Amino acid sequence: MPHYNAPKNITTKISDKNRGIILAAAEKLFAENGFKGTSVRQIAESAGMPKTNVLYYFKTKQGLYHAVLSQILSVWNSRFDKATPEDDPALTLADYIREKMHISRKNPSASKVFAMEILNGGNNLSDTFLDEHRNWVNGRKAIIQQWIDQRKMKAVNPEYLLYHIWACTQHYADFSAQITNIKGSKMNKHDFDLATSELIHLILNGCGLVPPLTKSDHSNE
Amino acid sequence: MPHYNAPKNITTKISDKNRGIILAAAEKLFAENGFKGTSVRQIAESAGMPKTNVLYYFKTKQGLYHAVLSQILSVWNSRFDKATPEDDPALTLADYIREKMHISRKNPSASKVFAMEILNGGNNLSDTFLDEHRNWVNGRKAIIQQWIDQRKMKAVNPEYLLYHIWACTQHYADFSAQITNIKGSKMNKHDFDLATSELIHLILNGCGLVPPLTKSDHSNE
DNA sequence: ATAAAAGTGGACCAGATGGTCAACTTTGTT
DNA sequence: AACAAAGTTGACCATCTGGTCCACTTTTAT
Repeated sequence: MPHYNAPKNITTKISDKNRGIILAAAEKLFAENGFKGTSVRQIAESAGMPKTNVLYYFKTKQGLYHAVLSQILSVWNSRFDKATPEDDPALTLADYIREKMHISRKNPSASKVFAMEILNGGNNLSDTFLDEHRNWVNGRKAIIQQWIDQRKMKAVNPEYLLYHIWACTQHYADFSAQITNIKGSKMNKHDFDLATSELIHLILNGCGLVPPLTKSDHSNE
Repeated sequence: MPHYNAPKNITTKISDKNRGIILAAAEKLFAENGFKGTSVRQIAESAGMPKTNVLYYFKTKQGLYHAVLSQILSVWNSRFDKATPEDDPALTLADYIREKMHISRKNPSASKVFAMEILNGGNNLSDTFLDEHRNWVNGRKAIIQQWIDQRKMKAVNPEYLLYHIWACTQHYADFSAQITNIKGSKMNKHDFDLATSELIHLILNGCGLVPPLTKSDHSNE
């Protein structure tokens, strides 16, 4: 009597490829329809394989969702992570805003999945992520406070400043449907550049900082 | 042979009351779990009546959802709606931000339902709402532009300014779970007042305006 | 070459879901 | 009082869902 094993955590070429296809399909569908609104069958169809195959790589729908979430979060690091009190707040914050706007433009589905997760209470985020996130915020708050103490910038509340940066940058991904309705068409690269520039001026002015000269955007595409 | 009619659109005392109970229960559950993630049974249970009764007042789940959405949108008007080029931009914008922050604090479920709807593409919003909304934005853009032409404020892009105001104010409702994790506890009235003040300073400074003196908040509770 | 492991895929299932039906009770009008 | 409309309710149903099973094919290691 032969014995068939469940898939191990070993990654082969095939499994790597298929997991990637499934994750990408799932991220897009979760962003469009939410967790409950997306069926495993839809994901499988979109990934071009039978439903059983999806469940073969991710044992449950929840497991797949967690994998999507974890993949999204693992990519979200920034140069701001390593900022020091000696850095220039204007350059650092402008870069951070540019990075976040870039994510909103290039990876809106990821932003949407995260937004929905938080909207619904964030109960699928791991404790380690929540801890890390809290620590990250505390670290950034401390650095901003030191900038303030050094009179490098105005005495704004560092925490709410971060909230406002997140809110504005993520808005361009999460609320793109609303913006598209207002504009009559999707935002293109030029629109994003303008929005980024406006936002940098808004935030930096609010902090009493002089926006650095707009470096010609050297992002690909 | 007796003939039983479908419920007419006539409103009685009982129907008014029950529709209200159902709408409130539905709004909360839709905000927490999304459209697909909420079952008619849950709504009925939360409203304290059998499922059939919910379907009696709102013929389909979609119909109920549309009613929730429409009720939410009908309340969202502001003093900014009637602003004129003669008004003071600083006062007008500060009031608008205060109003929107008030909604985020007092009615977070409504904000979340709307956010989810947009996130998922906004396909349940009526064409008339979308048209009205577009017109509203165009009207506000025109007024802001006139303020700029009169040198009352800095030459920011009016459209992106509106986006940034929405993004920040709605963030406090939609992302409350994230904020709660960072703070360790839910935002209270004092936190909201501080956030509002920080945001008003940020936006108004960004527009080259002097934030008006903080009037003692005379909202009830 | 061969055998085990990895991957594929159709058939199937229990549970939940939105929605219908028909019988019942309550309310309002005359 | 009486009758119709409005409101309430449990039983019921077709469909869809996540997930399992098991037989099959392909890949990989020796």
